Amino acid sequence: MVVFIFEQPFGCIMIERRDIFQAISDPTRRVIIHKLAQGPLNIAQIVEDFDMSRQAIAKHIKVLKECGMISITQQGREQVCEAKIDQLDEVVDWVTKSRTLWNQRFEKLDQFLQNSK
Amino acid sequence: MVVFIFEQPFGCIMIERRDIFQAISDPTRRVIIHKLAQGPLNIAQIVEDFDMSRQAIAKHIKVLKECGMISITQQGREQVCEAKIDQLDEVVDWVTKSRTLWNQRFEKLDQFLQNSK
DNA sequence: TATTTGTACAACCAAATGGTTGTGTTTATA
DNA sequence: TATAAACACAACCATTTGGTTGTACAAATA
Repeated sequence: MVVFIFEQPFGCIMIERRDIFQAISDPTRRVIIHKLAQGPLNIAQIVEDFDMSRQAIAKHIKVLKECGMISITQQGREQVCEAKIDQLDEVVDWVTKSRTLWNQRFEKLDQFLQNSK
Repeated sequence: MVVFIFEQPFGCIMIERRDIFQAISDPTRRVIIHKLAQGPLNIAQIVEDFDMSRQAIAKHIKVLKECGMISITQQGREQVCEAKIDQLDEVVDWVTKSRTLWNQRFEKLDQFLQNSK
């Protein structure tokens, strides 16, 4: 779990927050996200495809919600879950940053070789 | 942890495998990956920037290795770690798949609206 | 109205996670 | 050669994770 520490006038407040990387770290949750990417579903509909108890899935749903990966709206007795796919941009951004650093590594090597001529 | 079950002639073999999503799920490991993306480092050099024991970092290094996210080569008494950035493609592929499903969702809605005319 | 459906909440559990400290070994270096 | 550096291995610990079962309740439905 990520812990952010914000400096405050009267001291430090620590806020624990689940992040998107945690949301997609579990294979079951990744399947749930793919299902919801195709359209909103209630919890019972999500459970259908899994060989797992409703409560286990409900816990995953809870995690996904806390990570901001899905939104939930009440419709009668149903809890309709909708994926917030845009949130995955953060993951791609991080990977892109990694790749950029990686590529710059070779540029530096090239510069070194250029200077060595 | 992911468990893959492969059907075999003489029954089932279950193989436990850490995956790349687990590698990047921890914020400390993400920082380590970014550091290594800029060039190979030994464990002591990685530890330098963290307010954490060497052993804790060594455990993260172990996880990253098991996930195939880094390779380690022995150089004298040093363990030199190198990032395998290409492995992150799997993450991007998964996100891309999610986005594709998401976009198809709207295409289906469009088709529905077209047919309703 | 009686029953089924969709869900929440709580207790419980084993295993994994993310950290610690302590000890020992090999490899450089003063 | 003595010491320091880089590391491995093990034991330990608290918390989190990912699952279970049981109970209860409100909303549809027969």
